[in-house]
Amino acid sequence: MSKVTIKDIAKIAGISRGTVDRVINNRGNVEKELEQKIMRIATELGYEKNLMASNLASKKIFKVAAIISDPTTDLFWNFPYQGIQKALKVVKHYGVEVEYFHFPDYDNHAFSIQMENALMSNPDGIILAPLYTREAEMFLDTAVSKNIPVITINTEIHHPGVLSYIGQHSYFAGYLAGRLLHLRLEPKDDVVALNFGHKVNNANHYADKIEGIKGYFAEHNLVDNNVHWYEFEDFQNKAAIISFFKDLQLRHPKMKALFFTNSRAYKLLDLLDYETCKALYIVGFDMIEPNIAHLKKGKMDFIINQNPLQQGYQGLMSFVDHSILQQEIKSKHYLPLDIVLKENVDFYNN
Amino acid sequence: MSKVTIKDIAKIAGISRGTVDRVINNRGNVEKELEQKIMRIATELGYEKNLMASNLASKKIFKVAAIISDPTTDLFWNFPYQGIQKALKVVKHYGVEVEYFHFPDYDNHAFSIQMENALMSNPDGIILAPLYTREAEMFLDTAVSKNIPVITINTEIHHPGVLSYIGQHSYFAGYLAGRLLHLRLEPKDDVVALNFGHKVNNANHYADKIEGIKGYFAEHNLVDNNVHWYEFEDFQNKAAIISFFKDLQLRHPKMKALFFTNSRAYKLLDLLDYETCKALYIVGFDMIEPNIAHLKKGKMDFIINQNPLQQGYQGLMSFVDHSILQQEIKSKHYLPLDIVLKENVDFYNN
DNA sequence: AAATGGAATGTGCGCGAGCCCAAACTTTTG
DNA sequence: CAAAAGTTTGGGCTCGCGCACATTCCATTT
Repeated sequence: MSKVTIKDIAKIAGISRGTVDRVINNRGNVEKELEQKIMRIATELGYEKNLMASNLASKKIFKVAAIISDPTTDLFWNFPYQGIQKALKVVKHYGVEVEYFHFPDYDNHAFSIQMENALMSNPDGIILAPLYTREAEMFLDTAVSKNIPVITINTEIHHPGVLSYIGQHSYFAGYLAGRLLHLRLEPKDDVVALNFGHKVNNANHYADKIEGIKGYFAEHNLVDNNVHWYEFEDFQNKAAIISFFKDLQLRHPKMKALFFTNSRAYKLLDLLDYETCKALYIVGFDMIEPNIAHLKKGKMDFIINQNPLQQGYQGLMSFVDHSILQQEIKSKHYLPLDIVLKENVDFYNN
Repeated sequence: MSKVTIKDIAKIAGISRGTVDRVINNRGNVEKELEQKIMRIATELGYEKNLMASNLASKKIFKVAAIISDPTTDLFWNFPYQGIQKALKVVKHYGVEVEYFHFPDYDNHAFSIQMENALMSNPDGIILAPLYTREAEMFLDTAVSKNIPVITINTEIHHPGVLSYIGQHSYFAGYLAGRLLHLRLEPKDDVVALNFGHKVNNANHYADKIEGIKGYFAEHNLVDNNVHWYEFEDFQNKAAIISFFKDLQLRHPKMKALFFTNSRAYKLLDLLDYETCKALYIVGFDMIEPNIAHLKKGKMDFIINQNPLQQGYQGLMSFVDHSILQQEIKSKHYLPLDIVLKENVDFYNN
């Protein structure tokens, strides 16, 4: 904690506090030479603004808009939400406030509307889960023009308006899944990859994961192990799921492993008995309750955890680093891909 | 961010700020009835102290003494150090300062001395890596008497003076290792568990890990797989390590897996060629550089990561939660036991 | 040379709480 | 009963900075 104040600088420079203030916060109206002199003195003395005093005086509120999926429509989103709340406890004293703009995860229109609403709230920063690529990109264009820092979480999209991305690396998530499948796969065993999701969701990280698996298989010459990919939209309909699965069994008699591209493994596993599951080798994502239950019962073998709580926590912390503490932040912050099995699952609950 | 101030309370109570201040910070010298009235009003209004203003006025410094092993004597300790530094960046504006009391990890005497020194610095809180149980317990007794909150990391000891423990659960770390070994072990294969460490280090978490492995093997009826445990102190002596290993090979012809109880797997692997390693199934702890290198080369199969960075980060954050934000903190915070292999190792570097 | 105006610089107040001393009030003491 | 001592309460000053307004300076213009 440096104890240099603007008064110290003013005294040394032989001028008043006001001018130093103008320089420090570059409010202009200061002679160039003086400005440089003051800056020099400030850096020489190692001046650091006293955040407490600054915030107290200005009463500045940093409004953060969090545009994330509604935790009630998809359990998964409870984690990022909790992460943001956890970070908030620490940083709210810096004047940070968070307003949530939730949307049902299957509704791209609501997504767009909430992005609009978020912008209208005139935030100082945005935490965005860009589930719909096209809509998000349009939004980012205007965010850029308004000079609002946007931090994306969970889903990576490539757009210059993104200040920082925090989340998994989709390709390597699939690659890791490939590795885990490889642990048990025999030659000629087939893998079926399932994407239980809404077509309207045009994000392509599901495809990236599949690519990751295939990449792993190719690199390790698992040429006899085919990977079949299916998308299935009607995952709320139990009867439909069952007949879909029966069909899979018929179509792929050598099916030995199931890979789920997202957190919805439980939608199928809920409907299968223990023996059927045990005969398969099952890998999926995300530690939501129903998946954990299947893991513990032994119906599921591996869960790959993408640290969703950390996505929220880091998301808000990165905003603080950037906009309040003025620190450099990484443009890509790939979170660890945790391998979770029955024996360590309990330690991932915090 | 509540906007109720001490002035608001004073106005409603019909008295002056000074008295409210006395009540809020219970400095005494206030009539009981008035005190209760003020407290009632404060809670009714949901008063929350403005940390920025409080800190600015009091200029209180929260001194934290971090008693951890010297990163230069054991690479591992660089992680908790970095974690503390990372947390410090965020909370230093609350007036938090950290002073380090390092000790060589093999020197229990230096450990005791540094604990003494830490106490003499009159800290407001202590982050302690209690590598030596007996010495740490004596220290905790006096810390308790001085009413200084102590947060332990990395090594769990059971003492009422510990406010919170942050780190792994040793037994389940071993249990998890058992699971990982099980993935590849054939019946009759033997496991050799190695503890490369200093005898003087009387912490018993190494033993806990071995118990964990044995526990897993017992629960899964792996009666044909023996686990042999060796302690080896002379691990800085390459020749000694080699002859020790040769001896192991002779003594245990069915040795198929090596388990290291700590981060020193590399001390042996450095000296073995690729084929020898590949013929064995090798599990160890901690993502220090030399271990990572062996993992990437394929000489090591699994690393169990105990989140040492998080130990430091959470350690300091917990102090802040407890002593500054006045929040309840958990007395046990078991960190995840990450399963790290070649395919996900790169995402654990932050 | 005086007046004008814009740029550059100085200064006072306030943010909310901590802290100290003065003031008011109460009780004890000689 | 007055003085002294103790208890309780009031309010001013301060922390470092932001901000609005006042003041000074200097170059034009008339």
